[in-house]
Amino acid sequence: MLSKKTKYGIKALTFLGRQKENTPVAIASISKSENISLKFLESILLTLRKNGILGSKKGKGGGYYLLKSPSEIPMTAIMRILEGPISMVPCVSLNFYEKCDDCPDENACAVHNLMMQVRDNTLDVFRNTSLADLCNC
Amino acid sequence: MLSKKTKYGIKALTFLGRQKENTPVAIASISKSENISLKFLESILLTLRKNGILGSKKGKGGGYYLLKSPSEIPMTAIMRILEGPISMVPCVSLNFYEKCDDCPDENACAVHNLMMQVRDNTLDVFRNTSLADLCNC
DNA sequence: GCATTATCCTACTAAATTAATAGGGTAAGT
DNA sequence: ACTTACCCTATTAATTTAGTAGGATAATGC
Repeated sequence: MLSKKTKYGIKALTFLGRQKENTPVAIASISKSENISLKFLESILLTLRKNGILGSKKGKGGGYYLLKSPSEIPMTAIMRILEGPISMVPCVSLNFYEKCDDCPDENACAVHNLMMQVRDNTLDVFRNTSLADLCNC
Repeated sequence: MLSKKTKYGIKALTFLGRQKENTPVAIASISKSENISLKFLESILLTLRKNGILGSKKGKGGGYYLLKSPSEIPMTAIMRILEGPISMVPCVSLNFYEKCDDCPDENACAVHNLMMQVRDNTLDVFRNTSLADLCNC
C-alpha cells in the first residue's frame, strides 16, 4: 500500500507543477487546497527539498517551488524519495537491495522471480511518467 | 512491501506444488524446509484452507495439500487472499475499493490515474502467472 | 531595528499493522 | 487409549506510519 506520505507528496508536487508561475507557494496554501495536515505536509516538503526536488524561500512571500520543470522530474525519483524501494521485496530492489534471511538461493526462490517481473512492470510505468504527465490530467 | 505472511504463504504453496504426489504434508515439514516459524505458518495455511486453496487432513499422516492442480491456481487469487488488494491505493482497487477521504474528484486526482496504470501492469503479471509457473523455476 | 511571516528542525506520541507466540481443543489413525 | 497433527482464539511484541508540539532561524516590510 502507498503511504499517505507518498500520496500527499505527489499531490503537493502536482499542485506546484500546475501553478502558472514557478514562484514560492506557502505550505499552508497547499495544505488547504489538497486537504493535508499542515504539519505532516511540512515534513514531507522538507524531505523533498533535502532531496533536490524542491527549493524554498523563508519569510513573507516565501514557500516552496520546483527546482526543475515538471517534465524533467521522473516519477521514479519521486517514488524512491517518498516511498523508498519500488519493488515489493528487498531482494529484487535495484536501489535498496537486501538479502533475505530465510532464502538460501535467490535464483531458486519463486517469490524472487515473480517479484522481479512485478518490479519490471511497475518500473516501466514510473520510468515513462514524469511529474508533467500528472499535472496534465 | 510484501508482508512476510504473503511471502511465506507463496513459498509454502510452491513447496506443496513441487511434491511428486499430492498427499498431505505436515506443517512442521514445510516449516523446516522453508525456514518459516511453525506457528506463524500454521495460521497462514489455515487461511489458505479457509479460502479454498488448500485441503487438510488431521492425525498421523495428516497435513495440507493443494485442492487443485498448480496450473489452475492463478496468482491473483493467492495474492488477494494473503496480501489483500493488488493496487497501491484503495480507490483504484477492483476487489477492495474504498473512496479517499481527502479527494473530492477521483478523475482529477493525479495519484489515482498513476496508480491505475501501476495496477493494470501488476495485474497483468499476476493474471498470466499460476502457481505452476512458480513451481517450475 | 522590530514585528511579522513562513520555513527549519528535532523530538515525541498515538494509532495501526505486522509478526509471532501460547495453549488448549479436536479429529484421525494405530 | 495413545499419539499425531491440524484447529482456533487470544495475546503480545515489534515495527511502521501518521500526526503533533514547540521553538529556532531567516527574510521581508514598515
